[in-house]
Amino acid sequence: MFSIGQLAKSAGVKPPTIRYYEEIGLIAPIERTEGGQRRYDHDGLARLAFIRQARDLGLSIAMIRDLISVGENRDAPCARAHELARTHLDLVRARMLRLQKLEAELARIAGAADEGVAETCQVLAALADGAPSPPDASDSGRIRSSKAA
Amino acid sequence: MFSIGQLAKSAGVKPPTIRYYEEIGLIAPIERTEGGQRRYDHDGLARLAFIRQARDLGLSIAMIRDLISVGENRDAPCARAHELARTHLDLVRARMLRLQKLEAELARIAGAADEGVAETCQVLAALADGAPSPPDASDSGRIRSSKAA
DNA sequence: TTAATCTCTCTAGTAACTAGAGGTTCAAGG
DNA sequence: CCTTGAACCTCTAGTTACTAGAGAGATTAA
Repeated sequence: MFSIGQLAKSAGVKPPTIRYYEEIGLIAPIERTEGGQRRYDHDGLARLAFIRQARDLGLSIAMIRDLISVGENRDAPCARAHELARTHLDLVRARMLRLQKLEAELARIAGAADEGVAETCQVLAALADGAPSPPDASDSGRIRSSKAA
Repeated sequence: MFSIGQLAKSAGVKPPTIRYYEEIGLIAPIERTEGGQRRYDHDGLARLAFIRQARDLGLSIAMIRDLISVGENRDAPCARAHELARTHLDLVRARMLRLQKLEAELARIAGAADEGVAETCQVLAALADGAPSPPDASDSGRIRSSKAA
């Protein structure tokens, strides 16, 4: 039997986070003491560890919820879990591409600052570079990177 | 003179986003019409473009605010801008490392699902692997991914 | 002039927590 | 047994960077 604090320490999260997970239906204590305090068993610990691990890997709560229900529903789980992993892998790769571009850009910017003549700082100009085209009726479609990295 | 909609279209954002930027003090219209509608000039457009560009590169609003004030204050700007870019570059590189690990992990997971015997799905087990560090009082530096990717 | 399209403000919602107030319970020591 | 102090409880509100919608007023083209 673990208190919420022990569980929290084991999984490397804070107690409020566990309460939050409970509130959104990810994890529940096996019981409460007479006084109303939460008590967890090893299953609870494992579950929290799983959630934490998945979060640290960058999975969203929604995805974790999905994985958990897949795990509990032993009917046709594997294909679904596989699909989830794949989807997330795609997301991650897209993110990495964006970050790589960003890294190059920032390196350029920092470099510009290094080399720049003291008086004319290039950093801001560098940042402004590659900015959007001026207002123009031909609006077609500007691609927003939306859900930023 | 641009309306908020024209500005939005030019910069690839939605009007509410511009109002939001105004609310938090990033950008303001040069004037309002008699009827109270916002009007912007080319400076406004440039500023919004700058903000958008920086956001797309992953900079936080706080950092952008900093850069803007640096840009407006022509005293000792370059060192500061340089510092900001460097800081952000470090952040980005740390993020990329995490994402690389994540990518490997997910590839492994997806692979496990591919190869897995149909009955024993390895995905969930794979996710649970490499779980948390054991409970430990010296909890000083657990690196939480906090401000997620 | 009229209709269509914008725009206005305001409120509330999103993700994934974190922080704090004010009060209760638990476990250990005397 | 009783007290202390740490841990726990619930609840509200704040964070970041927006997005969505309601209901009303402004602008513009035909």
